[in-house]
Amino acid sequence: MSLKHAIMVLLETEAGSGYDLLKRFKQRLGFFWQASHQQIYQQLKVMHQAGLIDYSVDNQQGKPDRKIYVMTEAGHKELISWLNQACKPQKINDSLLVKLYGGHLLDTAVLLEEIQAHREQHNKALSIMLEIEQQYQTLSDLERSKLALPFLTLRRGILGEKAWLAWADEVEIFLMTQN
Amino acid sequence: MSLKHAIMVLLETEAGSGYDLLKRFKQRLGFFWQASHQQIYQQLKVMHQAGLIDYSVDNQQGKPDRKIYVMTEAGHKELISWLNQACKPQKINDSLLVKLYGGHLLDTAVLLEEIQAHREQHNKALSIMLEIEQQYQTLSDLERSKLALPFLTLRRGILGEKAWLAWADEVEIFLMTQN
DNA sequence: CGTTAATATGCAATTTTTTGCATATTTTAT
DNA sequence: ATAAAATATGCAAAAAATTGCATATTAACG
Repeated sequence: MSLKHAIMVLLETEAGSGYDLLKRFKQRLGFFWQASHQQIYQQLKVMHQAGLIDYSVDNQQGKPDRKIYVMTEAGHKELISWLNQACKPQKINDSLLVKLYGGHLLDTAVLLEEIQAHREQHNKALSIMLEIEQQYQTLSDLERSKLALPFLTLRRGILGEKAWLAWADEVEIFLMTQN
Repeated sequence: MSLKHAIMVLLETEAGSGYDLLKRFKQRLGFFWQASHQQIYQQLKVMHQAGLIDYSVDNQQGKPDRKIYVMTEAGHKELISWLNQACKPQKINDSLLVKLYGGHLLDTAVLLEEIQAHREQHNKALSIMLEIEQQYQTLSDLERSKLALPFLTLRRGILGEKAWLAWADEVEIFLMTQN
């Protein structure tokens, strides 16, 4: 289980509340790690119980209390240890491909619609990533070198999405010449 | 949840035991749907309770009994209905990218080793897929048209793996010019 | 001014997945 | 011949993720 470790990677550089972490997940790891707010709040609770993180309560007037989490020494050690272990192979479960595999049970038009809907999502994701890439290129050498590793994860997203879209072209060509 | 539906896609064309299904998963859906034998046996049990599938016992001498599962009418309907619904977006959790994102906490050499180990896996996967693609090309028109949709899922695998490897080149170049 | 949407936090029940165990046969290697 | 590995089936406990609910504030819209 590495939601724990993803949270720690985000907390390591900066303390924050559950909601802060949710936002960081969406903004920074969104393309390769998805976590719901329930998952995050729950995980923070058990990580605190396990002594990996600590929190201080930010008592805001009127508003509900915010727990600002920080890494503990034990958490840091655990993170470093995880980073040094080989990670288990990524589990892939892609229902679109299951559907395509069983597509003979289905109307070609329905299949085509589904692919096109997915294409929109992938197109959108790609254009966001390309924009971030552009912004990165305008940074100073120093800034760029600080962000070099996150930038490489972005590159993965970009190459992955381009490959997906190239595949979708093949699928659409096939499905449209099928009637 | 679509393990259920993946099983049904496999059972729809041919009845089989839990182990048969495990093998089909590995051989046919392995690149985009991963399921353990425990998951499959368990799922078959609940699907039977739900009336989606039925089984006959193949009483083998000495060997443990085999339950040969077949789709029921209700199962078929459920499958068709699922196929016609838009599938929820694929959940991605890629710990390698989390690790790379937090790679500043880590020795470059360790990171490089990890990437290279993954590269081997991806290389292997790609070469298996390319071989299957070659075999497909030698089939008759009729056979090819029957397998057209599974072939498209294979194409997804091939394009995806090529993109992964191209990305790994970028990462390795960066990491090796880093010392 | 009131409604709706977005921000922000969290609990509890259910579902799903993972891990660890248990068992028995057949095939392969030494 | 014997040991080890692969084949084949399954249960049960634990861990993790999902779903549904609950609440309260702030911002935006008409």
